[in-house]
Amino acid sequence: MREGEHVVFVVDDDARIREALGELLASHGIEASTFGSARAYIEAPKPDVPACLVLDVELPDINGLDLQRQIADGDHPPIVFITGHGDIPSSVRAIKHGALDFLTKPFSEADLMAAIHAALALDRATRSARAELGVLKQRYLDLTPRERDVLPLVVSGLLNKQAAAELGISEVTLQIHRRNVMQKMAAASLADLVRIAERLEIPITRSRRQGGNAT
Amino acid sequence: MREGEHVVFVVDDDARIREALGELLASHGIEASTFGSARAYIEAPKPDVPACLVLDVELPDINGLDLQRQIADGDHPPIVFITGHGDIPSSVRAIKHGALDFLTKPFSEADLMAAIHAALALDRATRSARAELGVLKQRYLDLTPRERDVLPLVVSGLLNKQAAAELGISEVTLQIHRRNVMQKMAAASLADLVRIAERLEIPITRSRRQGGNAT
DNA sequence: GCGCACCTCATGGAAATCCATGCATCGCAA
DNA sequence: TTGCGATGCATGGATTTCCATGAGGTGCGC
Repeated sequence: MREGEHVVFVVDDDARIREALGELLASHGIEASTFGSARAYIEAPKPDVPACLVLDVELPDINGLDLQRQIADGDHPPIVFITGHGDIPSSVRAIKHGALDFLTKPFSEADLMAAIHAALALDRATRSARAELGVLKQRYLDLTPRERDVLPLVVSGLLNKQAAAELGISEVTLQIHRRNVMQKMAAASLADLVRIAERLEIPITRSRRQGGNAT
Repeated sequence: MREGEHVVFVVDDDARIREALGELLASHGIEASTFGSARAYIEAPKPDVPACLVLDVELPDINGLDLQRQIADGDHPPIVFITGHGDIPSSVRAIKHGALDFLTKPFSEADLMAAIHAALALDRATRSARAELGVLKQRYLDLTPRERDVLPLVVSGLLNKQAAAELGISEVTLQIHRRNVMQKMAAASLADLVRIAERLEIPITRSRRQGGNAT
């Protein structure tokens, strides 16, 4: 493992815990970044590497579970909760909302490290998938408005002629747009384009063409 | 809500609980089917309707969590755990393995009913998706072996000519297979066929065609 | 004003697809 | 044995797509 390949954020109001976890992680060759409060974590700049958030449920400013909800809609690393006074409803809520694990003190080092390794692996996969999708999204943004009109029609399976009629333009013009879309989206074939559109969740406009197109 | 539209399975060794839950559900117009042991539940015939499994963790024969694992690979209704002596690790494990909720006695009727309603809604959606996929799978099974050879090549974006070369047959023959595949899979267009293949998780055989096909 | 990006259209030829008709072989089951 | 389904191939025409070339109009920013 290379250094700086990943980082573990530790948020706990108990300085002894922070120190202990920092050392534990260091002994496993994992870089740790510790915070004494949720606020401190939120405001800190995060390096752009696979990460994991080890989060105490009981915090002075913002409850750990609330913090989880606050960052739920953004991109955030997998969360491993630790707590000294956990209860079942909290643990259920945490896991239901996507937390990777929920450990009660005292927990074994092995359990924690297992959870952390799983979290890091998950984040690597998630980040990789997100990056791939990001590339597609960027390409989509590079399309002109008209090209964005054409894309859904094409991947819906319409003939060029039909798609052109839909937009009220000539078939030739549509072909040009279609061709530009293929190039900009880096699609090697129509099949490719369809799969890309699927991943971008581009809605299809009721397909027609071939087979039982009777009214 | 029509009768028999859904059913809730209750597995608990305490007859009083079974009776109480049965009545509670009945008062909400929901049919209940109760069992005193995991074995009894496993062996019972299940009606083919949206369902939900309310499962006690502590059971005489098989632990509720073990039962969850046993039925994990098959199609089974969403599970709502209830327990009198739950612990956090169990609740975490249960939810991580897909349980919809984990309630500790005493729980409010409202909480239980909310969980049950959510579970039934989820199962309806799951069953609907499964049924749709089942139709596609059946159509796929209706393909001849050769047609199953052709499908992945076509949805990979290969030209008929290329796909034919791949199989060592003439382009004409391949076109016939391709046409049959489209009809049997009820795909209105190539775009449709690609999406169907995606849902069936048919692997693509390295696409080529168009754009930078220089060696 | 000028350039540039975008949208539009036409022509024409090459390539590919779609479709129908006809036919042959093989293997298996009624 | 007869029949059927699966597989294979050919011809030919209609349709569609692919691609290149050429060209006009609009709107926006420098």
